[in-house]
Amino acid sequence: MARRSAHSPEELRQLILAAAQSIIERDGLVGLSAREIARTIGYSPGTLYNIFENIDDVLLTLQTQMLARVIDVMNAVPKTSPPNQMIADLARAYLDFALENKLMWNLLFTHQVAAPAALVDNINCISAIVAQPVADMLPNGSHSESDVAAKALWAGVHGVTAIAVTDKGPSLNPATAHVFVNQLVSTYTRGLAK
Amino acid sequence: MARRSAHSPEELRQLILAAAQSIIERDGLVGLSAREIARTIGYSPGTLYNIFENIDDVLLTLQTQMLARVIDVMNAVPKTSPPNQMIADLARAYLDFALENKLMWNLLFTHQVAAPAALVDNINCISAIVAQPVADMLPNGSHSESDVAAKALWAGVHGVTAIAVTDKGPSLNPATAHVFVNQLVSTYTRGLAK
DNA sequence: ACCTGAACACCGTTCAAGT
DNA sequence: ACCTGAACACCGTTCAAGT
Repeated sequence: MARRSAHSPEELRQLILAAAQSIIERDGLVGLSAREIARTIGYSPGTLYNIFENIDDVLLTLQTQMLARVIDVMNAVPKTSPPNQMIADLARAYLDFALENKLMWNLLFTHQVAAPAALVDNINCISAIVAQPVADMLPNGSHSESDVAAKALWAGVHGVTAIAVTDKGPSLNPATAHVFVNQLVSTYTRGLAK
Repeated sequence: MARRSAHSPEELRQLILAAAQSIIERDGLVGLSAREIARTIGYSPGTLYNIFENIDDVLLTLQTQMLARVIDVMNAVPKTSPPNQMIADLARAYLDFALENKLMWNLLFTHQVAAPAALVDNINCISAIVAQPVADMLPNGSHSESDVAAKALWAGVHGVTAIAVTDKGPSLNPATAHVFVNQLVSTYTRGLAK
């Protein structure tokens, strides 16, 4: 046995992550297993455990990558628009990313073991992006007021997104999600502007 | 073998559901298995399959019970307050229920297989409860406008609740969730009132 | 040093056979 | 009629033993 292929640890890492992602996109979380990953990449099950702690560690890594990508997308939104427009653009970017990566996005929130800490860090990081335009709309507000206002709004956008992504509703679903996000964001920002 | 105990099918059903719930409350979803339920109630694994389709069916039944209970709690909110107060009360009832049943509530959204259809039905049913006070705030709005307004708001409240329930954040967590829900609801209703 | 693969302790689900 | 429990086809994870 041994040294069947000549992959560096880093290559193996990428092979494992790519295999895991493609299994999830094909069969969902149900189809994912350490043994199936091993079969896909042509290594024995034990190899996985040389690179990752366990299967949850693989999942956590995939989730962390997703979070980093959505934050990139949001940081790419132009910062020169008026605050309420910028908030709408950020919400749209968040929603669109989730809809383009439905299965992987679902994974972020359906699998609880490792995600929540990273999830909430993510929400915090994202709400920090949103906090600036929100603060611009509240010229007399304190930092902590605009922070709460941004987090509440973003948790709300997250709620609409999370429901839309499951794609089972007659009313709030991927095709209509932007209507609900716009409704939430525009009504909320109108309320902020008093 | 056979007829080890003298439980009617309905009694067995309740035994199974109670066992499943207590396992989840003790060990989380991770600890739940058909075999563990069988051990808990002192029957063989096969017995479960005389009563339920499979383990997801058990879970779905538990989830459906949760949804029915939260809808009861919301229907118990007094309907005589002014619309914005009533909306705030409904949001509080929803949040409090989730916080009092954290583990089971989490279950509703971490397990995707069977839940989403019931989940979204639930969101629809719940948003129907909210739609009345929302319509009262939009005297000139059409039925479909207040429907969208109610669903968007409730998906938002759901988002805050869902994040709070995971209890991992430095800022939005069970102890502070009501602040964020109040912020979301009061700002949104202020926006509705223009 | 790296990888294997057998081993251990589990799963969900089915279904022939018992009472 | 009801329930069993062995059987099947899987899991995650570990670790002694090979190259």
